[in-house]
Amino acid sequence: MIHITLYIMEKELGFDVCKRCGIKSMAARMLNDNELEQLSDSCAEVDFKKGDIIIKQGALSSNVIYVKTGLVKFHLNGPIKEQIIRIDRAPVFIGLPMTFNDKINYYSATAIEPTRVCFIDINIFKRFVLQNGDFAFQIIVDLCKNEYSSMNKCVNRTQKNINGRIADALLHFNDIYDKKEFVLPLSRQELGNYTDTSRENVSRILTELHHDQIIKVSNKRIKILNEEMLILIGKNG
DNA sequence: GCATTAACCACAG
DNA sequence: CTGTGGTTAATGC
Repeated sequence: MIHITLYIMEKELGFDVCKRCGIKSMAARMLNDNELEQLSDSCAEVDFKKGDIIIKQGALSSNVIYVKTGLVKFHLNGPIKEQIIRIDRAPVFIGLPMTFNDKINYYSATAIEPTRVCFIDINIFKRFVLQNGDFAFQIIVDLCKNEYSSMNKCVNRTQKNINGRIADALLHFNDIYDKKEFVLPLSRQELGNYTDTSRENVSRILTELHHDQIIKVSNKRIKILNEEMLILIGKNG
């Protein structure tokens, strides 16, 4: 709250907010002072609470969104039910693949922890891509990473068994928090829909891992006791 | 056949 | 929303 007030004050006083931003994206680091000034004039910073929808599938979008801090889930309404595609921690862009060719969001993004983002006007963003090759290159790097991880997720989802998928998910959270012990930001239902299985299976496998002393589970608090084993399960199921 | 896996259903906290 | 148990369908040995 204080941050936002400060931010607005700075903006009204004409301070160069983006230039002084400490969590610039790799792409934004390629912008010169003049471009950063333009960016400051065309972006807005917003805080989201856990559970707040940042963008909604189907809605019109005229922004690229840069997540500065927090955790975001990307989800899509499938033919039968909604599916969680990815869970990413900041820093990450939302909306890159769609804003370039389409005006409509083809997925939703929701904050699953307190999250701070910048909305960036799509026109200025496009102008940077056309003007500044280094900027464009960094955006492409980002898109490539995303594509690769999507492909990877796709084969893992199809070929690994449930144990492996859930082990991988736990390792992913281990990665996100960079801690052996963390609080799951998802319900069992959501974790199931992230790992392509039912909430029942998630429950069962978590207690199984608990009994095997590989993790410690108490409600949403998870502690990884045997990471090697978890990696092994992730690999072999 | 028999065992394993995972989905589905139901019911209790 | 969770945890658990029972049932069932599919698949592999």
